[in-house]
Amino acid sequence: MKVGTAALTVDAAGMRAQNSSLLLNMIWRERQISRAEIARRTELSPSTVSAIVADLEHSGLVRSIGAGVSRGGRRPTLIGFRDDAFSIIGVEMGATHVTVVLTDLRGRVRTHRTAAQQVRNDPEGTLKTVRTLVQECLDAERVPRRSVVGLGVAAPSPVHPSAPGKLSPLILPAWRGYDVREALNTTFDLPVFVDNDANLGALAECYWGAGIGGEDLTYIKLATGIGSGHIIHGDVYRGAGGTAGEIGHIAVDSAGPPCLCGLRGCLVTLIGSGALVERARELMGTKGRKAPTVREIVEGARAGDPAARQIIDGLGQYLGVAVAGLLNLLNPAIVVLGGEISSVGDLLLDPLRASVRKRALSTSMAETRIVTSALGDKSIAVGAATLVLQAALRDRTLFPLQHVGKSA
Amino acid sequence: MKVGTAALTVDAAGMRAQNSSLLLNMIWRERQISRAEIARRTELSPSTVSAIVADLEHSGLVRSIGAGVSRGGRRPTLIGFRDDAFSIIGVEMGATHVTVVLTDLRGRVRTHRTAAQQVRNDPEGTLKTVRTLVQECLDAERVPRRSVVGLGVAAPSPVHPSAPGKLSPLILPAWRGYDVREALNTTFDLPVFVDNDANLGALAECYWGAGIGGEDLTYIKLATGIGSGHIIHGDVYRGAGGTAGEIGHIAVDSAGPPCLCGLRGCLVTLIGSGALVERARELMGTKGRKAPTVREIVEGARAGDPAARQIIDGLGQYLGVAVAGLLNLLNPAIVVLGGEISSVGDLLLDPLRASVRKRALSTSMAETRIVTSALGDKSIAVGAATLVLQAALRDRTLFPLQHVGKSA
DNA sequence: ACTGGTTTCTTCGCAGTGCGAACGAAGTTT
DNA sequence: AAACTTCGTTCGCACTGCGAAGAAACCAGT
Repeated sequence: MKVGTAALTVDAAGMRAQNSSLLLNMIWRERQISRAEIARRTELSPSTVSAIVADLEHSGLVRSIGAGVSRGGRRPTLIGFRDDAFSIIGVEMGATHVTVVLTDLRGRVRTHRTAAQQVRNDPEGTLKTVRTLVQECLDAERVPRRSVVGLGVAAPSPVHPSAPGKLSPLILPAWRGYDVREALNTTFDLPVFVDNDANLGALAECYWGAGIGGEDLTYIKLATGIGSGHIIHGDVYRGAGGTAGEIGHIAVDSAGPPCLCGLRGCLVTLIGSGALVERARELMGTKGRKAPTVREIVEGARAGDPAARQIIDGLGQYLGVAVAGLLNLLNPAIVVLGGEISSVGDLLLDPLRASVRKRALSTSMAETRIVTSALGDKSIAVGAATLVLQAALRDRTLFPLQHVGKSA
Repeated sequence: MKVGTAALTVDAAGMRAQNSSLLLNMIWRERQISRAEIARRTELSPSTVSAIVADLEHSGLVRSIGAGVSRGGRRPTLIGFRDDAFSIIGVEMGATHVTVVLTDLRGRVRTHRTAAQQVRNDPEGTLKTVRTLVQECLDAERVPRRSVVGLGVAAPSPVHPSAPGKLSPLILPAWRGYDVREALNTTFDLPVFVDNDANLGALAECYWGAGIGGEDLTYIKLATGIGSGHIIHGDVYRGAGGTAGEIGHIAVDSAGPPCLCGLRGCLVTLIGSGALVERARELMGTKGRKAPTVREIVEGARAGDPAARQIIDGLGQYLGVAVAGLLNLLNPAIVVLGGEISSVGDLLLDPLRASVRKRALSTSMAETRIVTSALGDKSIAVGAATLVLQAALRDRTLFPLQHVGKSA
């Protein structure tokens, strides 16, 4: 692994690697496609395509899956991607829990495990929990480690591009000195990729959710904290210091309450779960003694409770200020809202869009769709696995080479 | 030119093209470097490097420039980039003027022309002016058209990636139906590249200004309008609809004055030249009857005039709100301020930085430098030329092939 | 059923590219 | 002056993709 000004030089082998990756990606995207069709689209010669496909088939990544429909002559042999050829592990370290998923090469969850875990202040315990859950997932599906591509980790902290295992000492002081990547790499002897949770939520949306097929998208995670991640030209954009996407600390109300970060009127103090619950206690509170939950707000809003709807309205309006700024500055093709509260759908989208319309240029809005996520509660962990998938689809050598003998 | 999912396949020729471009870029960046050094850095074999350099030399882009210092053996032959091998034309269409520059391949201005021109409402006149000035520049330096790489144009409007010659009908309604790229392409029979002025200011800073060597930068142009451009991974980022960087219409004061765009409290209504001049009239106004100019504010502030300083302070504070949002969202490595008013330097940077510090996460600020531009008033036009240079350095075939006979 | 045309995929020789070893050229050091 | 180092070139080799030719498989019309 070269660092810095990687001199991306090409020799004969590199040429093959490049074309091979291109083909692999095409087969992955299309799910099934004939050699002839590949040749037409890539403008590679039929002979070359055949040679490369044979390579890929031999490595177990693709296989023939019967004949397609004729176009007036011999019927084509369809090549399909073997989604189950390898597995990937995705880990989400949340604020108070750890979720681990085992996925195939199509982002499908084959097994998953979740455990409550205080992540902020307990690095040792967290790492132990992660190790246990990962092993459980592997065991449950009887997946040998050599058929696992790698391990992706979502961390509730910015991740600096130059030290992708270390978490931010400002956000998670207790993790100072720990290197998640190294720790898990030594345990499982697998490649480990780490990134911020919102960034991975964005990646998941880009691959499996609202952003399918697109290359520019912003994901906003509405939870205890408010984070966002940008996909730019198909890649996670991390910024110079890895803190791109900290939308939660944009000041939207200079007269707002003070925030933990030392500033005033941060978005998170107004629409973070804490603020929503607090507001719910004021408006809906008399019903019960204990504090309402986000889930109750969602259910209330769905059921037509005016107080809950009012809370969602307020959320949409505040969020609109930040999203308007986002549209003007970045002009993404899609903005996806995630997090539990986003499941109210249009109840949130309507006031949000109205708020954005009042604050963003119409030209910025014209090409941007604002939607809520359709992925479930494991989307962040799946996004972590996707990070590994993305890397492997670009660099085939990341797939564990099984020097296939004759094992069918 | 393929559009859409360009299948970037590689054959033997493509391999050569890729390595050739890599070498060309290295020689361009280093200005002078030996074959041996290139081989070491690229990990290409010495024989390959020699072959490619011979190619480049034959095409006139590089040449031997004597011997370097020995490293304990034979002295290396230094290869240098021929900055004067070709010329590039850069055009800035401002609000009320047109500037044309003729540069070499190092961004140096060899000739320039400026003319007053109402651009907004007079497409015909503007195109005519551009044509005249371009021809004047070519004539002045006796540059034959075949030694010009291409023509870059900066437009005071967002430029949609899918129709790079058409200007936004919302911002410049009079230009509806005009295609700048096509118009100039037919006149001069040269490749034409069009982009937004702030984007090209950003590109200029990245190549010749504060951002040299970096790959992620945001440029903010403070003028009649407030625009910004992002360079991400070395490329202009245009967003989904070409309107990325419209920082001028971020709402920073919900109680602020109405803006032309229909919103309230837009940055531009508070710190655009118009607002600054207006404020100057209030504070400094009694001196003369006619409205003060931005230049007078700059001079006043430099001379210590408290009113002028107060204006600059206010500018810094408002701008800080937007920049803080920018840092949190994008976390660029450098923010460069351009436009006439930015020439006051620290007088603006100090209040700006203070304002940002109050509103952005310290982690976002940690890796970001905020500076003022050191490039002159032709920076936008030079940026337009740079767009052409960038394209040609990536794709050597854009350099007009002079099938060199024996002309030294 | 048969024939001609079409499409798919493979085979095989060719051309272009980068590599590595060997070599000569040019300097430095002892 | 001799030994060593570095630079750049030459030449045969291995690998890649290409193109022509051909075999296989299929469709449509008679």
